[in-house]
Amino acid sequence: MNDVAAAAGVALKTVSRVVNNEAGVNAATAQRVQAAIDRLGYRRNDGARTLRQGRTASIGLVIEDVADGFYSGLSRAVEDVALHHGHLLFTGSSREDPARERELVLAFCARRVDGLIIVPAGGDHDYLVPEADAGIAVVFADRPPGGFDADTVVSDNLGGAEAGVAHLIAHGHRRIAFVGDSPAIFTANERLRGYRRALVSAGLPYDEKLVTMGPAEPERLRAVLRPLLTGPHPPTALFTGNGRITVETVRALIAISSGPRRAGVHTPDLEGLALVGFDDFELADLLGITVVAQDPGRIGRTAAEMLFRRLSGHDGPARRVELPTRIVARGSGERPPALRRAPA
Amino acid sequence: MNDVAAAAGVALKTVSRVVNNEAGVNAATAQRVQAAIDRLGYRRNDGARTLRQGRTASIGLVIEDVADGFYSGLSRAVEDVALHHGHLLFTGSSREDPARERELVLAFCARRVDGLIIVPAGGDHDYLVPEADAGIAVVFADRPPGGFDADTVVSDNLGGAEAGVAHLIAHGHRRIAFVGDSPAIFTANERLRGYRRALVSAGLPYDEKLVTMGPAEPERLRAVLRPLLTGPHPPTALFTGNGRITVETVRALIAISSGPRRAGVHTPDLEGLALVGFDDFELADLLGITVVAQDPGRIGRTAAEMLFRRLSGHDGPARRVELPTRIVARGSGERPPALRRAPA
DNA sequence: GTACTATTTGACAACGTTGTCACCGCTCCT
DNA sequence: AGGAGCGGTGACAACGTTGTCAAATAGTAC
Repeated sequence: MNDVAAAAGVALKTVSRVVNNEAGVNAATAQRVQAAIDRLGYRRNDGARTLRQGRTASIGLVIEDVADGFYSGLSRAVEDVALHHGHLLFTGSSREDPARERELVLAFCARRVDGLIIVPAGGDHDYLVPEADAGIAVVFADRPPGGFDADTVVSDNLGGAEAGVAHLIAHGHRRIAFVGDSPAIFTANERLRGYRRALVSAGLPYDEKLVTMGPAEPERLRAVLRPLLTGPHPPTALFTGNGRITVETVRALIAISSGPRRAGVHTPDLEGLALVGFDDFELADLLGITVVAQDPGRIGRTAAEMLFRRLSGHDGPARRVELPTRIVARGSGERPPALRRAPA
Repeated sequence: MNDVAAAAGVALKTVSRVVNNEAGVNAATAQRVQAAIDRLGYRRNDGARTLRQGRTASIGLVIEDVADGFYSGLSRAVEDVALHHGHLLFTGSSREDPARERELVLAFCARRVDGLIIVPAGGDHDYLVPEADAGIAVVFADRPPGGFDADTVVSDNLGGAEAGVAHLIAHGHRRIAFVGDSPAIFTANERLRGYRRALVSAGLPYDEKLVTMGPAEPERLRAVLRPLLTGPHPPTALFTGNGRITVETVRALIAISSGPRRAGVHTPDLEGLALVGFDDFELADLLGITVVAQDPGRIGRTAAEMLFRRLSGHDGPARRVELPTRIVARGSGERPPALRRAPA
């Protein structure tokens, strides 16, 4: 900017005025300055600008994994809202690791983002107190924070899971297995609570042999599902706790039922086993999987809008928004219980 | 930092030294400073720091759409490499709009990112000349830039498409339709070239009635595919030009062949029509779709590594890296031509 | 000609860091 | 005793902007 000023034969401040389209600059001067800017290929240094102004016009987003369909949908919505407000977006994936989440968040704070949207990986969030005191707005998405009060947007995990399991019960199922994510995760627990509540409402017993929780790893699921399905008193239906688990469960079921994979089409119509999954996912329609759908875009949009409301001065108490889910029936959840064959 | 210095009764510079773990600070002093830092909840302002140092330790990534599986895979790889080098990541989606791409890139440059990874939406990139002169490193991924010389990482689109079509030809197909993305997109054209080359190699005629290009919109695909498949001389196989098109094509084929959707499982085994798609996608295995797979993670990783090599001083001529593709046979591409039924 | 206003421009400080250099008080050596 | 060397500390400028305020100029009304 100094060079431009020298080249145009004006003072620094005049260049600044031209760059920012401020009023009160003579048209001829402005043109001369603009010519110098173009000639020198000058671009304003927004770092210095924000240092001076205190606002960085950027927000930070911490999710679990960009490559997961749910979070990339959320991410996209946040990006749209941020762009609409003229803000840029820092993105980082916590990989479900609270320490990494904290590192990312603090790195964003050191960059003085105006606000943060966090999908918490767990743990305490009291480390955010100084940041919030420093004026950084925070909104939590998908899961609530631990030990820190802030706006939060979540899905109705409990109600959704309850409805999904009730759906299976309505179709005649009495033994329904629950395959959930790691119990360290808020949503996984809420969905388990929903499962239990549906059983209670229907007067069905809770059999912990039918419940398993842990990461969505193919090996784990196969190791859990095979004895469950081939043992005594197998379930006639499965309720799976998130999108990845649903997908891997379908894969595991196919591996179990058809042995070595046939070339060609695999149908998840596994000996009449019914299946409802939490989370919709791409191609669930073609596979005919009934799901309890959340709307990741809406979660992201809502969180971002709440954040920008804070940024534009809103100062009410922390709010918690719970977004509804809906059942999308596609076949797998509407099958009646079938007599299972004898163990293979 | 001023406050901390005052609170600890030391000079600014000493606090700076403590914050940056510089050697040569008395242990007792350091402790006193650290205590003041903790008490006041002080965090270093990286904006000011980078202003002073000239490096921002951040890079910008412009992709087409975070919510697309291909780009989110690429994105994740870039993020991993960036984190490994201690850099933060600005992400933005161009939505295939060159103007928006340019805006994002310039916004990143104004923030003085150290480097950029761009999936170009098209158009000229000469607007990058001043930025490159200013020392910002640029790497293009997935597609080459227009009118600007820089490191580039792409897949072997031509060879991959050629191999995919040859695969169909090897299974006896003689009339193969090509359903590609908009001709404005580099990869779409390369893949069309690969298609033509495979036909030429096999001595097959190029029939432009079998070729269609445009966005992956369901309506468009249905409008194109229905007359193609039910008209005279229908193809016995399809080659689809990217992941989204493959998925929407499968959906369209099901809609066309089975009329109103049945509840339950849909099989893409459509009257024996063979299908090979460019791009792998989640659940292609369960649907039994044969694909020409790229490795989005490898593209992202390679691009990011090339970028960081530049950032650490490497200064050779621009390189163009072409990554191989591979055919993943899953059934849909290995079917022989079938006699088609009379138009429904 | 004087006083007043409006328009255009510029000098300077400040934002929060860090690099450079100088200083202070020691110890050690001659 | 005096200088060299060293560990610890601080004063100050600079990074590239913008906000504040003042100055210079031109135009207008008396």
